[in-house]
Amino acid sequence: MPFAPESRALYSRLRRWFAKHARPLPWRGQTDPYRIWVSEVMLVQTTVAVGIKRYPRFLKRFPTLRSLARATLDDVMKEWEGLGYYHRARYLHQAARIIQDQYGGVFPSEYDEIRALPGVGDYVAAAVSNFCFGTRVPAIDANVARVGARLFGITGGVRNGPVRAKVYRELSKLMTVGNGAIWTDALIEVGALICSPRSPGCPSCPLTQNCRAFEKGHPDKYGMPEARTPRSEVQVACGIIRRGDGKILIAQRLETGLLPGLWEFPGGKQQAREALAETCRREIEEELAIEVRIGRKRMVVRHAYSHYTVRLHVFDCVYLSGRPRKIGCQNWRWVRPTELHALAFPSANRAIIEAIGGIPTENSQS
DNA sequence: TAGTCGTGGAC
DNA sequence: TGTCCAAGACT
Repeated sequence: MPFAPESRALYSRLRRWFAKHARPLPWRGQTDPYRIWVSEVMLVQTTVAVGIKRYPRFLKRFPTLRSLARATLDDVMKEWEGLGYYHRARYLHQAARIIQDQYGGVFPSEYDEIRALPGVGDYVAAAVSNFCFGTRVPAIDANVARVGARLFGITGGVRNGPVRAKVYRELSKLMTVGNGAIWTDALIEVGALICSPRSPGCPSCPLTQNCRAFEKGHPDKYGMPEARTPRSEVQVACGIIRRGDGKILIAQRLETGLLPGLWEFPGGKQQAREALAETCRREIEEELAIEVRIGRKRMVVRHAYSHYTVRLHVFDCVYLSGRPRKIGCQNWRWVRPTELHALAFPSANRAIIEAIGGIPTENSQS
């Protein structure tokens, strides 16, 4: 155990710092695996500020594993609306049913069982195991990867597999003492509050005396992500399709790909040398096999996704003929504007819903 | 391995 | 306004 003395001192400083500076967060200090699991999945690539708002609401809607397992997927998607990365909600629902069916409703306690649940990767499995089942497994999220790379003086982009493997190895050596939950929580908190990507606050960091990057004088030269590929812009057209009784036609997206299972105003991407009104007409025909007359452009919505940005050109349309068919969508529905609030829509559609007199969903607004 | 998958907050 | 990024997982 060559690292034990150093580990103990480091852990001790970390634990004391955490006890004094940790933010009070709604999921902090809990040990119910269902609640911890929900928090970890919700916080994947999601800011703490958003989590603080949405986590309590999710638990109020689905207080227990059983309630989540018994819910319809549509209800879960509605609750997840605005959080993004919607496959997380689908996996959450799936996994709840697996635990209900295969584990008698009792959350599995072995790391390998937790890791095998859909939507649970190395990080979430380690975190749940440490917070709820007393283990000491390095849980490497973006914070811990950055803190670890600096602490151990590991060069290279932190999203890089080999770099993360080194952090894992070194952290395993340190985590032979102390409490795994505190290790995990405290390392993440150091990354969030002190060891930030751009300007690490070394003077107030509990790890400074052990930090190789600090020792070398350039902490910000370590633990940085590799550059991201630039985003392109795509033109999209969609239609507010009305018929005589005032109802509007909406479609439910396919279960795979972008925004799986969410509802939307029918439309799609512009092709080369195509007028946007024609894009709108063509996409609606291809998706639903109906004919519409394209009216005036109602609005343009700009929206940024992970890998590209879109300009969404919204046209007023009049329904002409044909019974809608599920060709490029998994479902469709004629609804009154006041019914839209019950269904999950992408955030980019919020302005459209508001414009046509639907009740705007209050998700993620400040 | 590298691309895909959203969104809002911070600056 | 633009850019970066967050308690990653999956294919």
